[in-house]
Amino acid sequence: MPDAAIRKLSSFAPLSPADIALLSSLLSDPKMVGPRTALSREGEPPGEVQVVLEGYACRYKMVSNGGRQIVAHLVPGDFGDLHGFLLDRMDHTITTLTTCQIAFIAKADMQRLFERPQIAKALWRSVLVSEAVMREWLVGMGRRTAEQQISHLVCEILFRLERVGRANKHRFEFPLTQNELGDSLGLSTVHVNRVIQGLRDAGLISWRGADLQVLDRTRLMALCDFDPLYLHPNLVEQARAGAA
Amino acid sequence: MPDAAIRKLSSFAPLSPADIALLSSLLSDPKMVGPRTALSREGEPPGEVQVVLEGYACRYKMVSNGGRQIVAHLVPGDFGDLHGFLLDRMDHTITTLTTCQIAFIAKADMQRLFERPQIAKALWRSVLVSEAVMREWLVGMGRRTAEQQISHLVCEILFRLERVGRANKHRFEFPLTQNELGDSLGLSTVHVNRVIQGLRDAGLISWRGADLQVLDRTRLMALCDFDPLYLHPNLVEQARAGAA
DNA sequence: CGGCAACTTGACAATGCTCAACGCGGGTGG
DNA sequence: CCACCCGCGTTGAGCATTGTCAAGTTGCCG
Repeated sequence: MPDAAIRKLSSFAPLSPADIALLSSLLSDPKMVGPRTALSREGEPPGEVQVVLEGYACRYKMVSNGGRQIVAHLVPGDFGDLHGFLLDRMDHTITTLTTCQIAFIAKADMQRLFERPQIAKALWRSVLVSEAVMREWLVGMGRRTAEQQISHLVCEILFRLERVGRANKHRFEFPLTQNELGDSLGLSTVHVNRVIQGLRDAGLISWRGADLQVLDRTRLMALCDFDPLYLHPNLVEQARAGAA
Repeated sequence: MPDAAIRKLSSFAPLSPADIALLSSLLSDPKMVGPRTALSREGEPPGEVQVVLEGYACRYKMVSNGGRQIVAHLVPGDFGDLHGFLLDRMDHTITTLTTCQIAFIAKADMQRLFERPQIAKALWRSVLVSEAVMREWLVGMGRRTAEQQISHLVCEILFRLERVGRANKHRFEFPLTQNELGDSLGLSTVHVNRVIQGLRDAGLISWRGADLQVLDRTRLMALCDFDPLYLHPNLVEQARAGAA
């Protein structure tokens, strides 16, 4: 099911049937990867480009005191490392969180993708949007409360999954551990736990296991001042209005 | 003096004399811009690409409670917005901090730059390194103490300025306000002040006005666990060893 | 049934924030 | 030329959000 990646890229630039066929062929042989498996390690030269087709993965860095900071989440449709394609060594580690379906694209095949103008445009736009996501994380860690940060991340993932057709109404798969959530936001597990309980008590979300539901999207977005503009949702004007 | 930008790009990919001539011509007519002047505003369509040739600028976002979060600093050699070149609207604001010399490059001229493979490679690499810088900021805000964060930022700027020939030994221009420093790191001005005094008392730095000296680089780097790998300093093998 | 990982709860500590006031210095208008 | 003013830096006191440590519970999987 390469559809998440193709949906994602199609939302960044209109792709021709030939573009889509090329992408499909390069994504057609994904591998199953178990949970908590490193795909690429800090300090090592990058290998093939990984594309997450199913499951959750993340980028992180360790700090000397033993702490971990997750700096990005990868959901279906996301590319692991366009970085590796141009840089010498990884400056962070990429790992799966859950069991994932990952397609691996060799550098030569990446060249073929970048030779197609619309695919190249979509890929670079996706890089720029992932930068925008990082900027938003910086804003959260610097200037938002723990409650707002957690709410903001929930909104972010909701919007990103909707973009690739992986959210059902206000419900989506959110398989993070409270510990991983803390490592993402710079919070302790204990504090994450207490804040989550607050959000549940406030009737904003329900979260059991990997099943997360946003019960009151409007209030949740208001709470954390969520403005989806930074995800650049409307880069491709939906000419396909009215399609089933 | 387009040399900062050319030095920067040359450190990311080897440029031919023709490449450098093209860059020089596009950077040859910079404009003086006063301090605290917006170059590009959140929500607006991006305009020309700004290149900082002299002075400090930054990207920031505001939050609803009135707080500001600076998400990146632009020093001589940095490009304001390759983003604008591909995206529809700015998701953050760019402003000068000090008086700056800024070159403006029209989109059509950016096209010409991207048509040159080595320039394109250098530009994209610089984008990826700026992402790495953001990741490091996330690590700092999430997992480092205020003292480490401030030290880390000082080290980052030192290394970045060295790369473009703007640092003299351990001394460089650092014209930020303590308030701006706090807005960069998610700290209050008061706390920044106290931490800075600690760093001074510890004999690590001297900072008066815009003049910052790193008095003990080794200890400063050790304090904040600074590893310059993430800046990808050695992408171009220095074949010019021994040059004066 | 046992074990382990994730979640939960409580008590306490601390890093960093807020509010408030004051000094210092440079720029500007009278 | 002097005085004022405003921005920046500095200091103090009290407070709050969040972290740490420790222990207990739950639930799934073997």
